[in-house]
Amino acid sequence: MPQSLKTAEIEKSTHQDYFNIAISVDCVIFGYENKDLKVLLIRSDLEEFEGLWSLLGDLIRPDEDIEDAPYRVLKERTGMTNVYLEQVYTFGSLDRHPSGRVITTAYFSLVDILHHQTASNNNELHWHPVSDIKDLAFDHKKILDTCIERLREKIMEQPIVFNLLPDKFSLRQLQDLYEAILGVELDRRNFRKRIMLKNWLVDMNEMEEDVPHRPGKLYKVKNIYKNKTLTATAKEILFAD
Amino acid sequence: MPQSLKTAEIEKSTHQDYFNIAISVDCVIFGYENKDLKVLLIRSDLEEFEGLWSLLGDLIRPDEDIEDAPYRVLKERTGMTNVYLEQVYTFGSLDRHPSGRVITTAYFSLVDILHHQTASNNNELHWHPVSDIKDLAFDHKKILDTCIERLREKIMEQPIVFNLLPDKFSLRQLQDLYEAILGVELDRRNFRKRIMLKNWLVDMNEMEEDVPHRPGKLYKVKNIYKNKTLTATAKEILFAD
DNA sequence: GCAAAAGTGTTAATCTTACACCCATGC
DNA sequence: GCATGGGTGTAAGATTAACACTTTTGC
Repeated sequence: MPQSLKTAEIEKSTHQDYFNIAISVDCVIFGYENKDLKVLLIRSDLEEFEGLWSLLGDLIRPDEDIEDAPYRVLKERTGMTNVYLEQVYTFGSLDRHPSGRVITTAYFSLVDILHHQTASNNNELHWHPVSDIKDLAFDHKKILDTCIERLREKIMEQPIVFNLLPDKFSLRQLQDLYEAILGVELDRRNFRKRIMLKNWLVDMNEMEEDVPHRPGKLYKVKNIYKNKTLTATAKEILFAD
Repeated sequence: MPQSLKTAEIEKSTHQDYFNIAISVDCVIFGYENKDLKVLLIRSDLEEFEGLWSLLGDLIRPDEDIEDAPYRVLKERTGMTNVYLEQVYTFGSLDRHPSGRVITTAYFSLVDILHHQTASNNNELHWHPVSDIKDLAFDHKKILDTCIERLREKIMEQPIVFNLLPDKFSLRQLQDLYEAILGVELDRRNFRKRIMLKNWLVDMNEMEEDVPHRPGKLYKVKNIYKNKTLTATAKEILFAD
């Protein structure tokens, strides 16, 4: 950390340069619907990017922990709370924002589209299948690609995809979701074996209903993997060491 | 990205709050010496952290790409250029810096201690074995731990550890290095098989000299894996798409 | 009874781990 | 000649990949 902050503080009185960088967060909000991995976008309100969509983001407030900022953005823009969020990368090239110097930290979020649907019927917001997205405002396509890459790595090891599904789901739904994220087909028997070995799931002893074929068993994720609620500030209070 | 930047710009005239956050980079500079993974630290110059060591960092300049900042810090503080650097995580809790609100992006760097030794004989700088480090100024211990964790994951897949070694090295040296980073012992035969399968190395057809035992063969990493020179700006110029 | 998806096991191939002996050099 | 680390192969175990048939439901 800045050994030279003192120096900077002296300079601050003469020129405000060091404080002429704004910092924002951008949220890649993933959802899953109709066998597509989707991302929630908003119409860009900048002339430079007319007609393009952009990620949801906002400047970080001076009195706000960086980890709290993406929670606030999600809540303010979509009403969603209790979401899974993960920091991915910080983007700060000089020309990434046309209105000034803005460095942004990208987070991805996983939400259950159906459960949150009522909250997000703002007509400036729209769910786009990620495979349809060619270009976005700012450097948001690059941010999106970086987050998809991270998501793909992460779901192989960690029980996070359940945040994209309703509480109860069948193994078929889960496999379709993995296939949508990874962009590959998986063998059904091997997929089931691998998932069961991970020991992430609880058998609900219920079956699918109203399906035009043999119904599948329903599962939920174990409660210990459902720790998605806390903001950074809440975590610090609860788990202070 | 900030849909609300316009809003922020309006507020800027009334209160400078959004620009009262400074952003810095901190570099976890790893080296390898005497079978120890080491990190280059500087004595903290803040009263609050008297006696503690801290990472090398500096505020990002308003006219500087974020990816260039850690290169600049390394060059200014140690004279080192041509180093491997990787962004890891951005830390921004409210109280992490006693002098004000500073959000910092952590990078780790891998350097060959012997090759860079002449440049870093500044007596405020010191190489510390990471296993000896109990506490650091600011949240730098947490930053260090995060970077070590990332380094451990990364060396299993990517040919980056060679940046910590001289150009020519034996398989024994390489294995000792992996063991130092991972903190485990490895089986020699299995290690050699795995490394050779990766196909990262070129046999120099030379042998160690002046060793009090049977000399080992010397290897170097393939040239295609030695792309550590470019700054972000240079990359943009060369690889603009 | 037919369409559609659920459910299930075995085999081959690959990767990983454990392990021991002879060799080349300096002293 | 002895101490030190270099160099090498094989067998057992674990993991992964490929693959097909029967079952249950709605219509």
